[in-house]
Amino acid sequence: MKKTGQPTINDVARLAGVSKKTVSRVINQSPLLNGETRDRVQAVIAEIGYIPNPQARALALRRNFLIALIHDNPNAQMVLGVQQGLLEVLRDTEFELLVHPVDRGAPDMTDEVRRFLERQRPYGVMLLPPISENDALAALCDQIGCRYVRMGSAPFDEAEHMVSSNDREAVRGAVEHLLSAGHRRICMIAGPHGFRSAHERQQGYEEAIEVAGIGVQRTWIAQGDYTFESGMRAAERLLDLSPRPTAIFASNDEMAAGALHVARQRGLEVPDDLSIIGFDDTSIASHLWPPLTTVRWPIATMARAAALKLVGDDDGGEEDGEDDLFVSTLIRRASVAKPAA
Amino acid sequence: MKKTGQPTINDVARLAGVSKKTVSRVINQSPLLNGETRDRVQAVIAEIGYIPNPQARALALRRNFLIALIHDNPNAQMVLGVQQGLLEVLRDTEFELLVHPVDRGAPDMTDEVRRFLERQRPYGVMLLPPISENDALAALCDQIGCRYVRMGSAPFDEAEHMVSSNDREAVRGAVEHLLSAGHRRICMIAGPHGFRSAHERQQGYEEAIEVAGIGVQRTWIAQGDYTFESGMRAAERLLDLSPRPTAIFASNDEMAAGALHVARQRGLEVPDDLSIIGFDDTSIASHLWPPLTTVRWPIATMARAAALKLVGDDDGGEEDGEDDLFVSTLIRRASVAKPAA
DNA sequence: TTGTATGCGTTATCAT
DNA sequence: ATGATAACGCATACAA
Repeated sequence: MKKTGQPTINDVARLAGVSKKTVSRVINQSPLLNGETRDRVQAVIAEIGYIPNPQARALALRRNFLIALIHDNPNAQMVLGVQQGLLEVLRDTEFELLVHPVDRGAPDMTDEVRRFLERQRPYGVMLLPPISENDALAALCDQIGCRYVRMGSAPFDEAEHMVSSNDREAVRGAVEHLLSAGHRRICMIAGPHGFRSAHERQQGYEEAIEVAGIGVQRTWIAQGDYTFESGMRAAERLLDLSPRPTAIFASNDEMAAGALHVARQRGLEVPDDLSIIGFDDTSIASHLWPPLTTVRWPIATMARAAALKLVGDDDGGEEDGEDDLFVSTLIRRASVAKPAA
Repeated sequence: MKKTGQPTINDVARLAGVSKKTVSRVINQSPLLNGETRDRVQAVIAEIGYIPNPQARALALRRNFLIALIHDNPNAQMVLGVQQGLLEVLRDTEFELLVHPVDRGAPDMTDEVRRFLERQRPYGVMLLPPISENDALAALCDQIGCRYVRMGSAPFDEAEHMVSSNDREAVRGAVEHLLSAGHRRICMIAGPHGFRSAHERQQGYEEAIEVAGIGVQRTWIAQGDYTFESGMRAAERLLDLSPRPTAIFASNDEMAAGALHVARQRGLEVPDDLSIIGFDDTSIASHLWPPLTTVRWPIATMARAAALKLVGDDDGGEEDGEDDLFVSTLIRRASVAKPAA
């Protein structure tokens, strides 16, 4: 208890009349311990307000009590939603959240992540899409020996390493909603190439279009990169089509907002002249005018589940498997109507 | 180089034929060092890819190489903007970013932060508004012995601990813009009580109104809490006024978006029936329809400056002082027009 | 300018 | 069930 003023394990040991190892056992909840001595030690701990030093533990265990959020995500709302979900779970634990963005375009991205993991040795790692789809990164975590959970639009790893949603079905449902409103010329603003989420969502769109007996038209699909601006550009191409589409499904809310913006610029009324559906249900969706019909992606819920897998006592297995698949549902607001006759 | 596979300072010392202390001096850039031996050590370091173990350093130095972002901020865009600015600077350093939200409503908030600081012992702390205005927290950082920088809407600490903007003047400019467009009945949606930013911005509004020879009317000011929904509620009260205001200045973009939403619901045209100005220039501002005239708050720039203060070599002083005050400027878009005759 | 001994606070090993 | 002693990897005090 000298310089820093913080009580150490030695103080506890001395005051409780035991060795530091015994105190260590109490802290780490070792099973082989006399109940009485444990109580005595815990009493001392509570009395002097002893808190184990994380740095010392990290050195001895070669493992930090940190959860790392590694991502390269273009969507601000999503990153924040994930952070909130994670932090909700971490709040009452000994873990803290480390945020580590990466550049998926960089050729040495994997090496950079390796250096990061070797240096920080986090207890667990949360991988966000799109880099969550990178198997090399998952292998890296395994190799370093830290837990990891990947977040994705479809399950592509074992249950203990995965929280995923059913994007394909959700999009199919959204497009069917458009179909049943009477739309036929339904275009899509797809996500960027190489994103699993983009692929799944496009599949859902194409399935619905096929089932409806409408052939999938290449020209009806414009690609964006999940940003507002790319949504604008894609919408411009789509609205130049003749005949004009009566509805657009966008792979995320940002791009849907861009499409809405372009429609406005062109004097089109939404939803009367053009119906729009987005994906994510980030806050922008309900703040837009008209409020955007969209697919709710349970981001924070998924992040909470991921955090539980990361810091949970159970080493995987158990009765997970049920709640690993999170269903996205259609939120009907005001951006969809019957097509103009 | 045993179990973990990572080379240690001992490996470097052995291979370079020097003591660990010499290696340590090289790492910490000790000035008193023979150039030749330094080069030799550095060659070995580069060759075997040695990286100092942060956990061991943290234990020995009683200080972690982490920058902590402590906040309780309702504005998602702002939090993310700050993170981006911080991370840009931290990217090429040995520092990592720890995100630690707190609950400013909790009675034991200060204690919680103290425990956090005592446990993690971060190298530096970034305090966001509104809790950046809490002097007790700043004192805490000092006491623990870690650097801190407070972000605020006006300078309320020494330069080395502060990055601030000129909210009051900026708002005065925004309101003058409305005035010069011919508006007289200009209402305000203020920020929550107890926020320095809310206070500064309201002062700016009131000054401009006074100077214009219009008395400040209490009923013209509705309070929100920086959220979209509170902006809606405030706008409803304001638009119920008779005669109706021709312009509204909102203390942030979120609330401005809420006001725009309400105007739409009531069938009012913006800007023809109602002009609106926001504050922040978060992405929502340009994505709205019509694009929102707003005051640009240089969040990321301020965060970068803060990060530099936190990890910079210079211990304050020097030629700072100039770039600590960040000017907010009016971004003119399409939500302002002359009032209807 | 460089090396030696010791400390940082915890966990692991191997006794007892 | 508990304890003495040695890691863990680096930094500091003090010598040389």
